[in-house]
Amino acid sequence: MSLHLYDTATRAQSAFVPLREGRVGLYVCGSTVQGSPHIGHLRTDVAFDVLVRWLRRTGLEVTLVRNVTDIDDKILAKAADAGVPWWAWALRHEREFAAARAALGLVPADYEPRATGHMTEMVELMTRLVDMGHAYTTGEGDVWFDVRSYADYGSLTNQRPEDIGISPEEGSGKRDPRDFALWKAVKPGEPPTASWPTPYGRGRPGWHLECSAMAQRYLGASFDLHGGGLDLRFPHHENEQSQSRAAGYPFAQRWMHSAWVTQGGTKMSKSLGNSLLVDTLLDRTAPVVLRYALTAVHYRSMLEWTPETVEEAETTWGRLAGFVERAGEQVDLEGVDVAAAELPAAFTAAMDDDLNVPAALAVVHEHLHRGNSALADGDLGDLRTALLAVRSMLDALGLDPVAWSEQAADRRVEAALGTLVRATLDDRAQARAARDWTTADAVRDRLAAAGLVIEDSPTGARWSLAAPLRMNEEI
RNA sequence: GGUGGAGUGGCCGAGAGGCGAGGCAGCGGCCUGCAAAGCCGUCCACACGGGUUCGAAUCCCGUCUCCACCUCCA
Repeated sequence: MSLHLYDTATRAQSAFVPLREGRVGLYVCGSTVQGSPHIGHLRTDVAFDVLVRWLRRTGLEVTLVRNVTDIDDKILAKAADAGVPWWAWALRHEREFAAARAALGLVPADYEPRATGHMTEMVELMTRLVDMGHAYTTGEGDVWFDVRSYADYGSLTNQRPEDIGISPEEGSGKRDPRDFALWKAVKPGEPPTASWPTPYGRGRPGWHLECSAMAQRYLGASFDLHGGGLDLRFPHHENEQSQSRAAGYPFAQRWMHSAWVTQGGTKMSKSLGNSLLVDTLLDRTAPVVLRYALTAVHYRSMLEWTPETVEEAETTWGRLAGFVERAGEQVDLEGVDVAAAELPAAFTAAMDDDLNVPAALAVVHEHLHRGNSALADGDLGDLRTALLAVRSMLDALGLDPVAWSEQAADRRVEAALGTLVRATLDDRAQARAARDWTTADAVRDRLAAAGLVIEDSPTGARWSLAAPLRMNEEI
């Protein structure tokens, strides 16, 4: 079984064969940096992060391109409302997205092209389309893609062009209501910095044109995979594909779309307030727990976001991380590269099956279970095997607890706190040795009140930080 | 109207003709001074109605319900 991936265009799963042996070009639609990132944005990012990690784990060399749309109507409008330059508004939010992605441990994109930095490529593509008769200008700087000039329009989303019902806009000058903007003429009152010259007049690019031009710039006229959120299928991706192919470029060979985060069964909307903003969530939940929650569902399934979603992720993550910590005290994996360790066949099979992470996690749990038993039996050989398997599988998902604990902790604070707790626990051990349970329990209660969990074991007491605030606890 | 998707145990969530996925919660037990953690056991589900089959959650026909895209959207 080799890697099989679902393709939106064919609505079927098939073996993934890169265009160039051993190499993969992947373009993922990034963010329009008009506002702060929410959990839905990260869901898509995590889905494709898992894909990239898996492609690399299977030995492929991946080039990941994730664009930044840093000029569009909403950016201009919101910046104007806030009284700041549009480019300052865009950069501020671009950085928020970057910080959120870094917090969740996403592998960095190889290229993160900004739309504003690729006007030349866009104008070239647009000009080519006009010259070929696939686009036309209506004067003033508006340039439209001529849908009727491209027979395959609708092929990505399996729609017949005549079924696509778009209400006509008055005064746009479009030949067909379905024609979409390649370039939008500058309008009165817009900042002069927000338009660029073209042979057809000043203006700014349409969203679709940006991705086509930037994908081609970094990945070539044809590349392997194009990804994004499910809602981008139409019109964005349909339009991208149409304009690129109409211009004579084969473009993406396969399209992958991740499902969204829902609340109450429906798609999250921006009017729901800031409770799902990444910053808000990270105030209450460890980044790795958020990542776990986003990773644990299949990327094509809706993820219903409730307080329980986070709680369960917290519990389950605690179980995984707890085992890795306890096992790590018994067996030494120093010098072992978990990222290169052989993965259990069942795990690989699950991942190769269109990134079936839930099934892959079931394999992780089997090995976790085996490891816990080995830990209880003191069987260090089995324990080592299980620990290595668990860590290497989690590593493949970007969830190796050792890597996360090293990243998360402030070593100096941890060392200072550890020394204090250790001293307290030594006192408690003396009380316990004297069978003074009252004192022992009081110490444990005091530490619990401070947010520490104490567990007694045959080899002594262990301590850890309690889970952060629960989602359903009112602050 | 067109297109795509979904309905699985208390909850989350894989699977897609027969071998009791997995997780969370609950319950019983072991261990423990008590806990916690862990382990053992328990909880045998597939929207509804028909049909095909030795056998259906899985295939076929029909019905119902829900969601999304078709305007900006991860």
